[in-house]
Amino acid sequence: MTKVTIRHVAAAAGVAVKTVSRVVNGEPNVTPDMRARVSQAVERLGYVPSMAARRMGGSRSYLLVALNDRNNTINNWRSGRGNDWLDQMLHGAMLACEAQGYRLLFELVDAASDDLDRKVVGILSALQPDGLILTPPHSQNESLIQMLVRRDVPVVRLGVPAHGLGIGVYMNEREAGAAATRHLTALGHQRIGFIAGNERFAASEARRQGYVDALQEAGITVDAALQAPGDFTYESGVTAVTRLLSLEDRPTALVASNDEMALAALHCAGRSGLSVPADLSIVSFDDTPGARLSVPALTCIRQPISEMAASAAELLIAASRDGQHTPADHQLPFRLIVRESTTARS
Amino acid sequence: MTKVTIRHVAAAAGVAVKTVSRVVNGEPNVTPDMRARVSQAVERLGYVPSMAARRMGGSRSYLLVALNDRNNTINNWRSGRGNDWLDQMLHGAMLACEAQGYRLLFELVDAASDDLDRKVVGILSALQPDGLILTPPHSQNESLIQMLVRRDVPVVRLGVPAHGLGIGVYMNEREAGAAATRHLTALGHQRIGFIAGNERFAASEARRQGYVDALQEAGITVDAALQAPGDFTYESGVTAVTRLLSLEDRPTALVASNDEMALAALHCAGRSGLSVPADLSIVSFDDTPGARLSVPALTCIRQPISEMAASAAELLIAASRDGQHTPADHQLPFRLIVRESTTARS
DNA sequence: TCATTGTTTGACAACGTTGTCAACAGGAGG
DNA sequence: CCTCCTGTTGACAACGTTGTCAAACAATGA
Repeated sequence: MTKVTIRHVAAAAGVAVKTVSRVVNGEPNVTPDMRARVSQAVERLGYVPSMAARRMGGSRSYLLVALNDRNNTINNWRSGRGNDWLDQMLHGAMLACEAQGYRLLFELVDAASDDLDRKVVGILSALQPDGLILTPPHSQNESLIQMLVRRDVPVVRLGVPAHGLGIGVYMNEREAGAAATRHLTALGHQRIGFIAGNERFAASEARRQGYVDALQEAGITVDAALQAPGDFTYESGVTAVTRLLSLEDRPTALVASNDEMALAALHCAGRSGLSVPADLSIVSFDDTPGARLSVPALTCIRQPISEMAASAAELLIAASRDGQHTPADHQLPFRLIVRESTTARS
Repeated sequence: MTKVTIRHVAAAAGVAVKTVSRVVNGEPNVTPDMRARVSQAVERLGYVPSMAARRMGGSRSYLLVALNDRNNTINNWRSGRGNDWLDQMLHGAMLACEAQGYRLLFELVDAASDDLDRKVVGILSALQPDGLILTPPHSQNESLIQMLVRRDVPVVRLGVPAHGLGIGVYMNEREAGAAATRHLTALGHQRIGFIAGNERFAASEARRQGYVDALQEAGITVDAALQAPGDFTYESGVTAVTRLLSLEDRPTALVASNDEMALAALHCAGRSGLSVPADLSIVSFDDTPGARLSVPALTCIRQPISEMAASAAELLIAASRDGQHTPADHQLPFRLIVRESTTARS
């Protein structure tokens, strides 16, 4: 009925509140007897400590904040682009938090805002989180991160290496670009097109470099005409693929920097009378639901978003527990998932 | 650098802390002079009140919690099913919260858990939110909601009418089912199949009833053989549509209870040599990205998830501000979005 | 035996805010 | 002029927890 506080538990167990606190937080120097007695009272009364009071009394807030770009996500769903990030982050990071008694709060802030720093500082003082998870493009904002590091806020940067500023959790985008391309060269393709991603994201250029790496490895001359710009949107995919398919020596395979542009390619190819994968093989990035449910299902590189988010949460929790956060980089493995959109060159 | 508290602002403005509190919270009975003086100090110091301290001192926590089913969402993305709920809720509810200085915290709890009540009570005592937003299937859990209402927690139930227990924010599923079906009867279809949703969700039966309503309106005999069970998964869609298409007098149109089963229908039709929409029209529910990016793009009923979530947040904030929460029902309009998967019967 | 060390427990202040109530000023009504 | 009311401001306790420090006690070594 009425709220049960640490004092109720203390009274019920006949001990001091501090002792209850010790037991609840698993602190050392408590006799097994005492621990059992208190645990029993906690259990019986269904006591759960108040986050707010913990933040007030102690030094930890048991809260992590995930900073997402508002525009990026909003535009995504408005325009029908499926963005897995939020869903997957929720699961990855949230489950990791829950396991340690932490909570995860999502915040949407406009990466293009001119008073971004101010807004973030506002979030910091309102929430006083024990750590911050930054998603792209925030995770690449060096000046923002410098500010956070100066303020001694543990920060994980998702999707990019940190290079000494904060903690980076990412996959090797360049290697992934190479892996996608290698899959095609191994299938005998020689003319391989590339649809680039939005330059605002560092991963875009890295993927392109990987594409070039793999071509050179295979001894294929890199043809600038086969590289078309894009910005991760369906429309830009249409533009890019239209250009690539109209080349006189048209590509027999395509690497698209994300699923959405790959879907655009798939549809355009169909409209041009080309069959996928018989006439055109397609590899993409992200492994979103749309890519899995398309016909043919897309061969793609899966970015371990949920795993990255889980690592991020764990790293931040460890950092706040130990009271120290040393810069570090954690590279997670990606996976090439071969489905139906790629085949050997005919 | 160092944290700025209400005391710093009070000192800077040369007033009592309570006065700063009044200004920050827009309370009445403050002279314009005073208000200006304090506001200026707040601005200059970049003061933002601490959520935790607010919860401690005052009666409000400025926090709402959205309760989602863990399994539902997890399975969705693992299996490649796109679930728009989280994304859309985030945007709808979060923006509404932000506008009023509130925060929204997502919690994932297993709806099938046997100590669901206990877990929810734990969340309540840890977070002490000003309100709870329940998504399906939690929003249909009458015993859970009774418990919450008894505890005087303002509750919004998403997707279902509340019938006096909490606040319901939903669309008229039955009418939506009818609208989807009417679209097909208006196009001249007589043999219209129906793929049902998971019975665990009340909306499933409502949609089916709407389908029946529309058929009767059009004077078409309702044929039980045309109604196939399903559970919102791709696989169940395959089973259902296989059965429906193998009928001797096969349907010329289909109403699928969600996009994913509709995609299954689309793919199976293609494999059977049927072209959509020429040989088979398809209408679905949800308007997920996958439905928008498929070929042909699906005609479907759009559930106003983001709007419902925004309403939910606003209702809860109003309730906590006014300190009273009367049961109520708010019905939001749905939309039939006509795309390429439906056409007149040939 | 006594001093020393370490282990267990508790008392109490502190965290940053709001709710409550009192003090004070100025204006209206007698 | 005095009283009463109303509008404005401030002093102070309270919220539920943890950090700090001291007290009590047990174990160790001389």
